Amino acid sequence: MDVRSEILNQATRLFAEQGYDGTSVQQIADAVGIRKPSLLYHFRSKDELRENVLAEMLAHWNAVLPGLLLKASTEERFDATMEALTGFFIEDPDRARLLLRETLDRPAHMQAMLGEFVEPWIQLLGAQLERAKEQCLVQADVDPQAYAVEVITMAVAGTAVIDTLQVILPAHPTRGSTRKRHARELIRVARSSLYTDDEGER
Amino acid sequence: MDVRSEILNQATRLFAEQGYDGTSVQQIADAVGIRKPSLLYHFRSKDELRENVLAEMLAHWNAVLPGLLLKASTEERFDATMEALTGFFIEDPDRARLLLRETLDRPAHMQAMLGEFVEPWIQLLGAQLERAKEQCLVQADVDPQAYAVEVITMAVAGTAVIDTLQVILPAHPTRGSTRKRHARELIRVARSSLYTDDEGER
DNA sequence: CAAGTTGCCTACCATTTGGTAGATATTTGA
DNA sequence: TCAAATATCTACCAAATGGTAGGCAACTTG
Repeated sequence: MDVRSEILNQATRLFAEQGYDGTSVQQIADAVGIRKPSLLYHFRSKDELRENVLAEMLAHWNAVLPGLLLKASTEERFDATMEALTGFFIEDPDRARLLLRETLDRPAHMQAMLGEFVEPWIQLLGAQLERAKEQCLVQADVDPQAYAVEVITMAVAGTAVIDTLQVILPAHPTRGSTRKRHARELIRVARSSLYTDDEGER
Repeated sequence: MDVRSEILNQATRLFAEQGYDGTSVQQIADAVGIRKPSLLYHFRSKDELRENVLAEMLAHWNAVLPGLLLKASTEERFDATMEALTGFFIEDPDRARLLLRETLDRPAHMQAMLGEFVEPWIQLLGAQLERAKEQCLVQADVDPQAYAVEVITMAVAGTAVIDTLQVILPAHPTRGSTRKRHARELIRVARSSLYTDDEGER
């Protein structure tokens, strides 16, 4: 099964870089070092390959997300959660690019996935934040769901395009690499636009 | 020249919806209601069409941006500027989708464009914010360039995918439509993560 | 050992792709 | 008015696309 996972690796890379329509089965086969029909022996169609690439990333995500969000709601450590969230994408920006491309290319499919996997967590977080608002721990004019969407957008889209943005956001002697600057500012913006005090932990 | 601009309209729409590689010349010609060679009479190749679509949007942008940013640096009205920035994309989300797709599909080309058109403004804004920091009007730990990148990312990417995210961010009786909620929260996050006081004007 | 299964191959195939040639009609301007 | 420019068409084309048919080794397993 080594070839199969190598196909998945190369397909993931190429789909993320060039998009689904911009990548041919031939190209993936070349990258793996096999002939096209050999690839189509492992995955019956290009579309089945796409689904498997996506499923693989979703599996990673589902293995990490619950613990991540439980940490957020029980231990209530904001910074650690944000760092894990951004870390998941920054560690491998192809994940972010893939997710973003899928959202643009197959909005209906992505809506279904969001409804199933993300929406319940957003509701949970929303309720959590509403309670925190009543205790005046969180700013009064926060729209919890909208806030979550903005932060996730920053994390996913920001990471997807971060290498391209290095022209605007070059490495800095004290502020670190482009990716570091992005990750740190993302967390700072998320924290400081949420809490009433300046601490970021409660 | 009516056909030419109708080709540009349809191409813009289809490129934004399906991407460059996901859209065939035939499909654009069908949408306009002409034969393929007629289209290729107006634009010598698919790539030339793409360049023109992009140039058209950039022209819009360049006509609006300077006034927008001057307003920000001279009148220093933060909210008005942010509303104009988000408004430009929300008014026609295809602009955001097109920009995002171009960034993903042709990073080198986008880098060149960013260096020419965006980078100088970011530097200007950066200097402005550094001065404001010294006056303690802006939070001390802000990374100005990184901040600008995060806000722009939220505006562009958020708008590009907003219709897909309505599952997570449905219309709300008091908070308004999905787009409204996105636009308002984006501005709130941007303001409250920047200034030291809660006003947002200085 | 024989029989099936697995994995990869060569050789195809129909369709679609971006693009060209060149005829034909319509508009324009000297 | 008549020639040139403009605009659209039909009829192609070579290349690439996703996918199939079927052969051929190398393993596994009764």
